[in-house]
Amino acid sequence: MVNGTRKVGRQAASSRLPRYLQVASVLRRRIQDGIWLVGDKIATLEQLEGEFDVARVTVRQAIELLQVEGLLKSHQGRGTFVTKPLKNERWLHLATDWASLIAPIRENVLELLPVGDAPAAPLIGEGEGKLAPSYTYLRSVQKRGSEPYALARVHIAREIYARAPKRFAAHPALAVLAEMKGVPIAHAHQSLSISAADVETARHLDIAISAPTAEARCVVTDARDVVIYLSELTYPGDVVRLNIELIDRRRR
Amino acid sequence: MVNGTRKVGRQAASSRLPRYLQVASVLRRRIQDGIWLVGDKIATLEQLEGEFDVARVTVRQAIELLQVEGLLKSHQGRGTFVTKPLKNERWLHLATDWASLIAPIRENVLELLPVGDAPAAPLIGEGEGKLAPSYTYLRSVQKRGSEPYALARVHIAREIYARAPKRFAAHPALAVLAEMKGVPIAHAHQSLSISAADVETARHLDIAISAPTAEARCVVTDARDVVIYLSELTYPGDVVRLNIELIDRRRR
DNA sequence: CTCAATTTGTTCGTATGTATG
DNA sequence: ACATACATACGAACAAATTGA
Repeated sequence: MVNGTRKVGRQAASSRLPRYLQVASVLRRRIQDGIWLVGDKIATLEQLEGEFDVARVTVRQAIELLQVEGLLKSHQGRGTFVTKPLKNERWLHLATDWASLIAPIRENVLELLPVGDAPAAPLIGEGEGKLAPSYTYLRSVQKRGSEPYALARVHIAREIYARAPKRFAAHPALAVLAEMKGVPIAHAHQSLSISAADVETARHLDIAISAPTAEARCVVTDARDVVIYLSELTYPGDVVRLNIELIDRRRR
Repeated sequence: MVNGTRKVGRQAASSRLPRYLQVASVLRRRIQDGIWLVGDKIATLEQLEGEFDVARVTVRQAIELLQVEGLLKSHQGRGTFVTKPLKNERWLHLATDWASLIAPIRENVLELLPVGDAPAAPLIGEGEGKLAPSYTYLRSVQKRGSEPYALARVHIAREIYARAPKRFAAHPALAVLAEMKGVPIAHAHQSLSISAADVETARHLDIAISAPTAEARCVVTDARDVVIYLSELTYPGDVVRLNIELIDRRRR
């Protein structure tokens, strides 16, 4: 039996994943969890062969992958060592209040996308508010510098949009909205869920198809409980980070 | 070019997934998202070929996978139809304050996992607190009923753990901690990031490898700023939902 | 210094999986 | 379905570097 049914995963898809990728993902996780720290010598090829029940060459393939990622370095005769901790630096801290949501997006560059079939009206959930008579629908890629970091699909109540169509085309809608006089915002909430990139999202954000993404849905209503803004932003998952203070009784 | 570098994603690992698995996961998501409902005819092979830029056989392989899962059924000359819904109703609303974090997890069932190589100490970030002298490391699958919904890796300061080892083995550590007398909690924060399931996570949570996941890291410190609890919970991404009130000036 | 044990590096042949056109 | 090309995986043998007795 060369590559048979030795390991039968519960999910058909799982068992089809190449062995060396499976091994690599376990090793990566051990580094991330701190089981092997930077400078540590990891288990020998022989040990890993035994543990995962794979051939030597397969273990080497996995290790090679992590060497390319810069996490490991092998030395003939000595062993394989951890060279880099597994940390993500370029976090996009997702806001949990209005001010810190607006502040960082002010200078974002916005690249409008052609709108194919625009939905007539946004899909509104229970208790999110009442629909305005009509909406303008915009799609855009939001960029920081030249890096795309979010794909936006935005509905703006037409009446609001009409007040400053040019600004809405050049700046993130939320920033424009926040600066607008005479638009009393009664309620704004955001909900975050997790999904996977479809073909179009993948292309715009330059990530792999079915790579993890974060979907942020933001709904803003005015004093009459009419939804004046509704956006769905898709971020590459590996960039999103959200901090939540649960308790803070410390002296500062 | 047979299987070359046509698509260079930001995530090396994802793009190395066999194409037919990538295609399958996109189709699966469309069913889950309700883009194709039960009874609907999905896009033709020709359309899918074009969309994903793969050969016909590759699309067929993806569809075959979903036929085995019972989601699709192909009929020669008619098309391929959705036969089973894949709706997600079981949202897990992630807590944004201490009380609502503790409340729902009280009755969770906990299935301890064997700890192979435990990290000597938890990896602590800048400003998260000081390390206790030693920690107990636990791994578990948290369940609601028989459904696994999170994979937990928990460090508890040994001194704290020693006070109620049996309770820590049977209940979620945070719940035990919250009920403990004489443990003054000065600071608790949680951070959420998004990742993809590795082999082990996929197995424990019964999801596909590299399916989106949410990683919640929770750090609890005592009055002397010593980290007494640190956990990393991995949730299936499609279950996590987080609501954030940005502004609320409504009358209730 | 030498020797043996340990550990990674390299190569071969073979079989099966993935993907194209 | 077929021919083709490349990727994955096995097992085994041997080479080269390092370490410590």
